[in-house]
Amino acid sequence: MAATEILLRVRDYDLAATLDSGQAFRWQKEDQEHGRPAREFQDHAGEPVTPVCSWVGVIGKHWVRLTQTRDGIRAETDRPVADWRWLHDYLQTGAELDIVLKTFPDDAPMRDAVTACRGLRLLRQDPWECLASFILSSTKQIVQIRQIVALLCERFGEPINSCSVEPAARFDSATGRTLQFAFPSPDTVARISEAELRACKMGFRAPSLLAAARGIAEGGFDLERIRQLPYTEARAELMKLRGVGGKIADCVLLFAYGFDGAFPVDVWVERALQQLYFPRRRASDKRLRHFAATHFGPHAGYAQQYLFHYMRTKLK
DNA sequence: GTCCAGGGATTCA
DNA sequence: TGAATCCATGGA
Repeated sequence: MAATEILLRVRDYDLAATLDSGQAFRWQKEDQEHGRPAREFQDHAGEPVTPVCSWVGVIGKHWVRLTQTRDGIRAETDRPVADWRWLHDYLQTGAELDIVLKTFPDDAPMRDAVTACRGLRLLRQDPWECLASFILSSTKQIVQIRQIVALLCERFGEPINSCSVEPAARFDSATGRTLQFAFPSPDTVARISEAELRACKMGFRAPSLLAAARGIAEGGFDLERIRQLPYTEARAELMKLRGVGGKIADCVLLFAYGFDGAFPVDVWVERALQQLYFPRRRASDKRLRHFAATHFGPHAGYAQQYLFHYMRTKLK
């Protein structure tokens, strides 16, 4: 039955941690976006209750608002939806977190990270959007990646109707952001000039994005084929693209294709590994990579996401 | 191994 | 408040 709202019953799902852990770059906390103070609630005894946390974003061509509730996640869309599989798939509501967590190494740093970030999940994103976003991520901070992606979507993405913002507020000039546009397809990006892309503040990353879009649009590069390949070959294939090294390839394999063994090592994860596992002596880059590849088990990528988020939000 | 490529956000003085 | 540093890096 078609509806514009649904409750996804899921336990152990921390929506905020998941959407704000640097996997995806198009989610916005709703209150922040409108400049309203965060909604505070009190129970009957006057005790503060965790504020209702809503996130607004775009998945494919769907505008979505997600809200963490006691029973799971409430999802609202701007038009009736008959089949919600795209949302379950994106949020990976069917993933068995308990089983994944049990495969993590039983050491103090990992236990701390899991305790601190319980409910953090890996998303399953669209390969093109994920690849493009991470090409744009190189030596950028997460805030800036969000800005670049927002500009790209706003200027070149297909408009999406939204029930969250009045027409007059389609463009928020204070933040320069809006969430009412789909991510532009490879065909669309392939036809944008390098100058126009640079105008989205992507700098030297523009030619790489353009080359990837053209490769895909012209059929020379097949994103669907990656899915069929074993990890090592898939990684090598992605790395044929300009601007895609091992780190970015691993991000795409983990966040879009579900290769749980992929373990992206960026400055944060490197810092986490160094501090948590080699506190006394400086470990070489090579040693850290070898450790990462052998220590964390079959869901190493999941473990990596816990360490990354733990490091970024709890330790610094 | 070294150096370079945007530029905004954040930190520091 | 102005300067310095940092950044989910890869390529020449």
